[in-house]
Amino acid sequence: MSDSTPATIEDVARIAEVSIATVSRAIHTPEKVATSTRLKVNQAIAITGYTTNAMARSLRLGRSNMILVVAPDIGDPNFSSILVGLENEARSHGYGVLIGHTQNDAQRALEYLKFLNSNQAAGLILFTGILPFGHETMTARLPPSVGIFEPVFNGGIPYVGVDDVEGARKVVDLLIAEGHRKIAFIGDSRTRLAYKRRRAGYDVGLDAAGVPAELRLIQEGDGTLESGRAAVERLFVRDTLPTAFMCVNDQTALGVMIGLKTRGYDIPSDFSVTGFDDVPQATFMTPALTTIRQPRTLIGKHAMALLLELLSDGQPAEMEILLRPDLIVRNSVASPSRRWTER
Amino acid sequence: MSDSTPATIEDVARIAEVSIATVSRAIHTPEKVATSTRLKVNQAIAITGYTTNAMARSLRLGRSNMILVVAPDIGDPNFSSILVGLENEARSHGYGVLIGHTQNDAQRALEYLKFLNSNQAAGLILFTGILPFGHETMTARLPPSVGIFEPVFNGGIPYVGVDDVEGARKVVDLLIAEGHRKIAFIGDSRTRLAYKRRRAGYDVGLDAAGVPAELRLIQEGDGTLESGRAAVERLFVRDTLPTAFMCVNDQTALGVMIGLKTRGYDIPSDFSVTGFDDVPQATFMTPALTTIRQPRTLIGKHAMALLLELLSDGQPAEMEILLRPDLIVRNSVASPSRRWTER
DNA sequence: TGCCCTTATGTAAACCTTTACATCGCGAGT
DNA sequence: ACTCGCGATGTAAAGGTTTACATAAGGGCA
Repeated sequence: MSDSTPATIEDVARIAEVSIATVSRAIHTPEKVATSTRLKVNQAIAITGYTTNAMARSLRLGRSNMILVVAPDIGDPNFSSILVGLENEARSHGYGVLIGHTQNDAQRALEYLKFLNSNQAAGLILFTGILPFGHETMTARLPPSVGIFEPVFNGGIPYVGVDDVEGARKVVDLLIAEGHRKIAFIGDSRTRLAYKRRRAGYDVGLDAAGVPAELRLIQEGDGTLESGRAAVERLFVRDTLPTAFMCVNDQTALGVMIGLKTRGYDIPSDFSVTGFDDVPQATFMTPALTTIRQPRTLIGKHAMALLLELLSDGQPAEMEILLRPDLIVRNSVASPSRRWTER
Repeated sequence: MSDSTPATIEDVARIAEVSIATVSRAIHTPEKVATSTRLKVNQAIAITGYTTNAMARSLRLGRSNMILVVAPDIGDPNFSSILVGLENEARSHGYGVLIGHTQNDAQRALEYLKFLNSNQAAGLILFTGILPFGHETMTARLPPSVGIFEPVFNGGIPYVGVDDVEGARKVVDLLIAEGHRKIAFIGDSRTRLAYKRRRAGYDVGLDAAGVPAELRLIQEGDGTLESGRAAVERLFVRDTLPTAFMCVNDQTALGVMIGLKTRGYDIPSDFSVTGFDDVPQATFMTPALTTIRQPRTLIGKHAMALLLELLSDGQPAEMEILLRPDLIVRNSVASPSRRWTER
């Protein structure tokens, strides 16, 4: 019992007085073994405290029970709650989750590919298509994979994301309802599909409200706090100022708020500001940020479920799963300031 | 080359025209193999793209090349940068990092113990002694382990942390230097050793400055934002008010700041506030929070180095490694308001 | 009764490595 | 010339599983 070495299947077999094959069957295909034997085996397992050696099992089966999650940045506030969803779902199906952290470094990513090549993971979850899959040959050896937020590359990999167009649309509708017309969009010009879609939602919403193109003030940034602040500076040298700043994500929104405060303006009485993502800090900004909440845990859950399906069926049920984002109304939006509208 | 199944050591041996044993030796103990042979083997490896199958290797060796990191909360802002340190150090020694996420759930923790029992991890990194190791028997089977921030249990496990006493001392010294005498300490009454030490640093610092015990306003909380806010409320029904709030962590400090602002006070002109940890948000609070920075990446690096040492030597060099924390001065501290001192 | 089919179990090979031990060849010392 | 020793390599076992195949037992049917 308090042996130094863990019990093996052989120990169980000896105690249950059956062969190791029967033990294995009793565990994995219980219907193929007589009830009485199954009972004996279960008792023996309880006595020995046997746990099947995952290494030996994986070696024999040619695949492991680990799922590799590759993310560029673990510190990303989006990441941890998605991970919770991924993990819970995986565990309930007997899989473990391994986290790979590329820190946006191609070298790192490559090492994870080697890791995959040695069969150490049965499946792959990718955040935002960051792997530098230069060689087509590599692609061939990739295990079943699922993307998060975006499709990964040439369409082969299904993904789970959020309906960014709808999310952005909800923001626009709120601002319009409050009476705003001149709404600036502080975007992210990098290639992420999600950001393009948020921009699309902005346009669709303003189209629906009949706001003409010349009132749409677009500033491209890169999703960072700094780029939000810079966008404010650029807008203030213009003739027309917006009454609201709709930002592509919460970081940018924070930058915008800092920029506006620095210039002595109050939010939301002088300008309204909105974000996207609902990062944990959003509650604590002053004023608390009105934004779009990503159903993060749910995204993780769905992504893992999809992957597990892939692992058993080989075919994904869907190539794209888009979840519905929710508008979280806090205190950073109000009606347009008379100061600007009466000008 | 673009075979569907990965190359094995046998493929390499065939191409290099040597035995598999020689290939294995060429990889792991190159000095035991003739230079000419080594060359042939390396070529063959390059041709086949061989990667050693980690599963088979681990099975044979009886231990894996994975380190399990068990943490109660991955979303904790402290966690991710520590992880970076852990990971980098591990990788550079051929180990991978596996993350276990207990979400403070005993059931979870137990599953990870089972995982360890099946030899799936060579070592263990524990955050804040959260595993419910009820059964002594379990302890016996634990692989080499290292704690982060705190010793784990009955002294058997070395740990890497930060000198909390010194950190707290630096805060006190700063406040004293600014002229404060009535400094409240908003603590955390839960059992974490780190919190006790911060309190100790507070006392030591005030002793050194000759501040009598009756001026030390202690409020116990639980480290949350809410408990910071509640502490402010409690202090305001008292006779004596402090001129500065020294908080056990940044969350609490944020709560205190919110509480004070709600009552209409300005920070730092009315009251000074300090935190501890330097979480990412600390920069963006208004005013930006003066706090103690944890050398997070370094903590991770040291912890992993210690664990690797344990894995090879069996004996830890030290049972306790305390790193030096740095005072980060921002804008939440000023001289005591005349409003209170002249009363 | 004898034969066949089904159901339950056992035997042994395979998964891929590492490494103790055996073997081989060769130069040096007597 | 023979032996000894040493360095380089090969052979084979072991690590814990899973599973195809073989075997055994038992029941039904002719």
